[in-house]
Amino acid sequence: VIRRSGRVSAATRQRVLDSIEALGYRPNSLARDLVRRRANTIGVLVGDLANTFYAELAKLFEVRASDAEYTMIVCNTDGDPGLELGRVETLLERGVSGVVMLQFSGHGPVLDQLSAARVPVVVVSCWEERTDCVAVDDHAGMAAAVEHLYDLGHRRIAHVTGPLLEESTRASRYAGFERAMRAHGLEPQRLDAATWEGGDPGAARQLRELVRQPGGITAFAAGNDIMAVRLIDALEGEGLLVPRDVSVVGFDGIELAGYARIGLTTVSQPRSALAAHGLALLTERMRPQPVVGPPRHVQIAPQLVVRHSTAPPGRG
Amino acid sequence: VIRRSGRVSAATRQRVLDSIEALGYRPNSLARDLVRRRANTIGVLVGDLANTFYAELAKLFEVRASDAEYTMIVCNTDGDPGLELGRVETLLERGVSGVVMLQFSGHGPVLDQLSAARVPVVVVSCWEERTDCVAVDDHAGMAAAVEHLYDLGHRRIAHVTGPLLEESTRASRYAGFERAMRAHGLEPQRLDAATWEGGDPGAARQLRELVRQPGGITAFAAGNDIMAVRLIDALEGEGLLVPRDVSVVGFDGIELAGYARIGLTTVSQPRSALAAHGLALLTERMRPQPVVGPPRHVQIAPQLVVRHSTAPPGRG
DNA sequence: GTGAAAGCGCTAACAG
DNA sequence: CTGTTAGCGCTTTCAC
Repeated sequence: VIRRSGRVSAATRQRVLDSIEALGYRPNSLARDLVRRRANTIGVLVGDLANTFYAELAKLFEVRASDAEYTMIVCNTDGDPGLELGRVETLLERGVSGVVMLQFSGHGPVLDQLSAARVPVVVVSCWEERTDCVAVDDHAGMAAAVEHLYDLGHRRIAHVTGPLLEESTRASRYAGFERAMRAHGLEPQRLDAATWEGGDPGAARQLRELVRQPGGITAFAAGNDIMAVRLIDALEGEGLLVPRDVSVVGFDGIELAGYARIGLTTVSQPRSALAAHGLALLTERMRPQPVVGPPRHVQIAPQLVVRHSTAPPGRG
Repeated sequence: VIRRSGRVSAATRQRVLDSIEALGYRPNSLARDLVRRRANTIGVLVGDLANTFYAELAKLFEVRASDAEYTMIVCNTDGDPGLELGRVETLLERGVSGVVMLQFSGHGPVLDQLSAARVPVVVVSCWEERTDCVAVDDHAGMAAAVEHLYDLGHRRIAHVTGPLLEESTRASRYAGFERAMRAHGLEPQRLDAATWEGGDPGAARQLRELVRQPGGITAFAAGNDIMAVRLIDALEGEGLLVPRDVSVVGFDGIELAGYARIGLTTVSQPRSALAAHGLALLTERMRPQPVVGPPRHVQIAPQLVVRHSTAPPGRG
């Protein structure tokens, strides 16, 4: 009788409170959720929780969600659309109030299931037209990276992408890179990290040649920080020095990249802003009188953080 | 009528299957859980999800848990016993089948609540006598670190601890360090990372003096990898070179420490083994006919990974 | 084999 | 302000 709905006298209130204490009573969410047909739960889908960028985001969501009396279910999808759909199905069975996708395959049926069940969803950190979404402006971010390298004097810049990045993000970051390059009349180049990460020494050597050859690449703009750090490993494994021989810029702004030993120049995504806006968009659609209407998109400005993985090109 | 319990004819079965398809029926876990008085859910408490060591563990648990048809609720406790108790309370209201603690304050009431509700719990990655527990042998790990440094010729070795490490782990790692040092007739020293991480330049300088002074420290054994990496940052910020002037060993074996730029020598904890044994202990107690009996403890052997943050001492 | 019935612990709606 | 009542969608038990 006393669950925060005020119409009760102080005396009865106390009597009940005492009994709660005496009997060790604990309310049963299972029953409450059943009658409300909705659990006080939000589901978070993440591609790879071991990637610190997503882990940090997940943590921010957990903290905010539990402040708002929600518990957080986490599902790891490994970026697999099939798994993703399965997990969403499970979340729906569990009656989640809302779903946060920290990574989204773009697979349509996932959104169909969600909207059929009238469960709001927000996609965070990658752009998605069809739903509420909050993400960093990938174009602006890559433009800032290219601009920084251009100002240092670099003209032959390659974009590095790879399987660690999901499809839509990969595409928009490359698009941003390409546009920024062309704006300077430069020819965009693209490399796939998978080639030298396979452990094939030939591929690593090839990477070196790309830099060493006359008119070779002088700077790399990687699709994310992890790829940037691995790229530095690969380059230095081949005897090239960063930033002396070649510059590297990352994307995300993960903490590891900030340690002095690495000192990665990067385009940082403001994580708390992503989490704050993401949860705001979601809760607005979870209220008793939810906000309705077409997908809303929040674009957040990324921030270039200059450290010491970039420098003017050494050899014209 | 058809939820995996065979007493039904093939014809009816098919009829039901068709209807499921036609009506877009989705089973409702909320109702099932209510009648079973237990949700197919396991709660995971983690001190800091942004710490990649715990994020990786959480991921491993999620993958294994969802294979076993469980969904995972994640709670971040920030190492605060009050929050921890609150989250456990919430998990109990939600009727979780079991609880995994990736970090445990050691606070008794938490265990009392859990056992009163007859919800099994397993503590993973830190030692806990009172419950099922799987953890690395901290003593052996620190002993391996000390042994490695000793073999390189180090005699004045300091242990670095700090608030990033929870109480019980901190204690047992230091105990392991102390014992290993004394076994060699060496005097153990202990430093708190908090002193120089406060941003106080005086403290950083003091750290340098500890190394530079005649008969100063030649090697550090840190309580975990993050502290080790930050220590390297602090040392190198003071003009000391690792490993030329001073060696550093970490503990955990997080991925970041493996990148060439950092190359931290560390005592690695086998994460999949922790997760596998942890979930095994838990599920054995979650079965319809659960394993009963006193707390069971699994101790896992850590592995020394030698990279290039350690070398023979440079100066006496 | 199959259908009917009871009830898990709660909330909401209403009568006192 | 307080007590009573009717389900939420499922599982389990029991009669058919």
